[in-house]
Amino acid sequence: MKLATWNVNSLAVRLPQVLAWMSEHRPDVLVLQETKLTDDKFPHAEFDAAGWRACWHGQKTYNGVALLSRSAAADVVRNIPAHGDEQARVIAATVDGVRAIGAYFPNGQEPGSDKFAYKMRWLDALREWVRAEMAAHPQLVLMGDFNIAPEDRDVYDPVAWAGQIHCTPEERAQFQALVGLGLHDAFRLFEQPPKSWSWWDYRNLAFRKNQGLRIDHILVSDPVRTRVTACSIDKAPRKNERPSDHAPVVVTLS
DNA sequence: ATGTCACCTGGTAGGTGA
Repeated sequence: MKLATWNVNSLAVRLPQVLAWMSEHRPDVLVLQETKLTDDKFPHAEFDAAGWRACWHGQKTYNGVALLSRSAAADVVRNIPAHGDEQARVIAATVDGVRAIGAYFPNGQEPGSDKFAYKMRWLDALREWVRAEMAAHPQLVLMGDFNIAPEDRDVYDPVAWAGQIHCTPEERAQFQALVGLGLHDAFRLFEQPPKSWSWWDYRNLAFRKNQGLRIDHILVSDPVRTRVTACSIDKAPRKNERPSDHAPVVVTLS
């Protein structure tokens, strides 16, 4: 079984790339972030024609998430229950016995800002909900754009980024609190090439210079961890014409 | 190099967010 996450930075722009990538890699589950589409604009017919099931949760202009799967998705949840939020950031479903949660974590903009405070509150709510989801669904995968670089080795220039957004101690503590629920960073279960990133700024020729951050993650529960056989970042789509600024992350289960 | 990309409003550019 293969699960993947990809921040596509506008599904309206990236739909052809998403369809091509799915056709090539045949994931069982793919979660998308930053679809930037209201629900009435979601291209479900295109996915259906290509043989994929889809559920989605969007809004105007910003955010928006979707979950694509080959087999049926059950018990679909949109956003964090009991956490009032106008921003469409979460979609969860059970596919082939695995509880898959796709999330677009708040960016946070700048430490000390209102958006940073929102990010912290959102992370608190997410953690408590994921705790309950894990109790109900031992086979659980939490994946998406976390907007957190967990360690200095996930940052191309940790000195320059020290204390900056995605790298603050508060955000890293939140990441560790999620891990503390009994989750594992699937990417770090394996030896990986140094300077592995999942996001490169559009500016400054960052991709060409490999100046990026690893902020897209796949966390797996203990029962899933025993099944994980591989996890990698697929840089290939970042080389496309008109690429997303993020690359997909993929985990393979036995 | 505050250097790009995507979206919006409302206009043939400027603002916001990432």
